[in-house]
Amino acid sequence: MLDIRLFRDDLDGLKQMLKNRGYEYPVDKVASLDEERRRLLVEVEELKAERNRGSKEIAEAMAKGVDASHLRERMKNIGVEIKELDEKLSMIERELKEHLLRIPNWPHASVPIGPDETHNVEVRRWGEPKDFGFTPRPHWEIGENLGILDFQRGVMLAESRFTVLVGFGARLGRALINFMLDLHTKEHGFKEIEPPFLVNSETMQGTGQLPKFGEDLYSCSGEDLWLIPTAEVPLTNMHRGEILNENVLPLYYTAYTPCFRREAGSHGRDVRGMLRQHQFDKVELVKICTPEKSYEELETLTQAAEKVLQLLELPYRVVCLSTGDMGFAASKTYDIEVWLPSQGKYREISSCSNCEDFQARRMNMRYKPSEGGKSRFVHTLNGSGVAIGRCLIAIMENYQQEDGSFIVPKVLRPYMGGIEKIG
RNA sequence: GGAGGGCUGGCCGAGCGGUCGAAGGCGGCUGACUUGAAAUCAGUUGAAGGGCAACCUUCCGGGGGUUCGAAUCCCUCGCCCUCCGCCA
Repeated sequence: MLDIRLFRDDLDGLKQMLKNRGYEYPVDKVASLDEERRRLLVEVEELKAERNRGSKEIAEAMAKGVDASHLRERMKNIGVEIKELDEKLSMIERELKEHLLRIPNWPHASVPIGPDETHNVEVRRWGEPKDFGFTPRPHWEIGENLGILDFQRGVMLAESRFTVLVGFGARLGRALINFMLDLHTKEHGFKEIEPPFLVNSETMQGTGQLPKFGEDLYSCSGEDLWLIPTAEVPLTNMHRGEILNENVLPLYYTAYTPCFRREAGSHGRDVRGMLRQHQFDKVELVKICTPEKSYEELETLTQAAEKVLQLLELPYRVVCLSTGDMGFAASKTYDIEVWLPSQGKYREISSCSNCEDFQARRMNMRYKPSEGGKSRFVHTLNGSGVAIGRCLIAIMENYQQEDGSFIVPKVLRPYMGGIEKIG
C-alpha cells in the first residue's frame, strides 16, 4: 500500500510510475476521494466536538438539578447529522482503501525502466556452463528414465502440473531442504520457522496477494483459509500489527514450506516437466529491518541465496528486474537464474525483493526507533533460498552423464547417506 | 461439537453510563544520588487521522444498537482459556 500523501503531493510522479510498470489506474479518482474524505472529516469532527461539549453541559446541568431538555433535543439532532456523515465517510474510506490495496509498489530509482523482461539488466554471472560432449537431456527424460520422477501418476492423483517424486528423487528433495535450512540458519543467521501452510485473508492481504490476485490462489471452501503460494506470506506476517523495538531488528526468518499456485495466467507455458507446478517446495528467506538498512539487506539476502547455488556448483546469473517485470509488492527485485543445459538458457530459481514499507503499511507493522520519536513502518524483504523443484531440475541437468545417470553434488552427499551418483 | 469464563495502553491489571485515553504495577525515557553501574528517589511515557499552529476527532477484540452521552447496557461475529466429547 502506498502512502496516501503521494496522491496529494506527487500525482504526476505517481502516474509516470504506473506507466513504467505497465499499469492503468484512475489515480485522479483516488485523489479526489481523498479530498472528499478530508472535507467530510473536518465537518463531522466539528459536529462531534459540539456534541461532546453539549453532553458535558447536560451532565453539569443535571448535577445542579437544572432542566436541560432543550439542550438534549439539540444534541439529539446533531447526533442524527453525525450518523449520516459518519456513514458517508466510512463508505468513502472503504472505497479509498480498496483502491490503495490494488495499486502496486513504487519502484526504486535504481530499477531499469522497461515494459517487460527484455529490459531486465544482468548484474553478474557465476560459474561456467559445462561442455557435455553429448546432447544434454531435459530433466523429464532423465527423471523418468531413472524412475525418480513420475508425471503420469501426478496427473492421475491430482491433475496436470503435479508430479510424484519417487525414491532417490524424493530423497534428493529432502536433502536439498535440509542442506538449505542448515546453510541459512548456521551461516547466514536466519531463524528457522515452521509456519501454517494455510492462512486467512487478512494475512494474504498483508503481503499483497489479496485482494487483487485471488485467482492465483487455492482456497478452502466455506472457510477463510487459503493455501500459501510462498512462505513469504506467513513469515512476513509474523509480526503483523505489532510495534517492534528497534533493538530486535533486523529479523531474519527462514522456512521450508510447500507452495501452492493456480498458475492461472500461464496456460501452455512450461507444460513439460516440473518447472512450473501447482505445488512445489521452497526454502524461503524473509527479513524485517529499518528503512535505512533495507537496500544493504537486499544485497546480502541475494548473496545468501546465491551461496546455495555456489555450494551446489550450479552456474547462474543475477538480473535486476525492470519496472514492467517486477512483482506487485516489490520496489526492487533481483532474480537469480540457474543454467539449464537442455534449454540452453538461464531460468529463474530465486527472486529476491525489497518491498520497502509497502507490505508493512498493509500489515501496520512498525518499529519504535531507539533514539525515540514516532514509530515508523519497517521494511520487509523476501527471497527464495531457493526453490527445491527447480534446483532438483538444475542438478539433474547440469550433473547428468552420457549414460543417463547423474552425479550427486558434493555438499549434498552427507544428506544422501554418502551416495555419489544416481542411476 | 456441548457447557462455562474471558478479550482494556509495549506488557500485566483496575474500571460506578458523564470530569476515563482510562487507577495501579512492570517496562521505557529524563533527572538526582554514584568514579561508573545496580539499588533507591523524583518526574515523564499509548496510537492514528485532520490542521501551519493552538487545537480538534477517533481508538478499551471486530461490527451494529440503545442514549444528549458507552470501556461500562443490549445484539452479533471473531478469538483465547477451562471442563466434557472426538482425535494424530
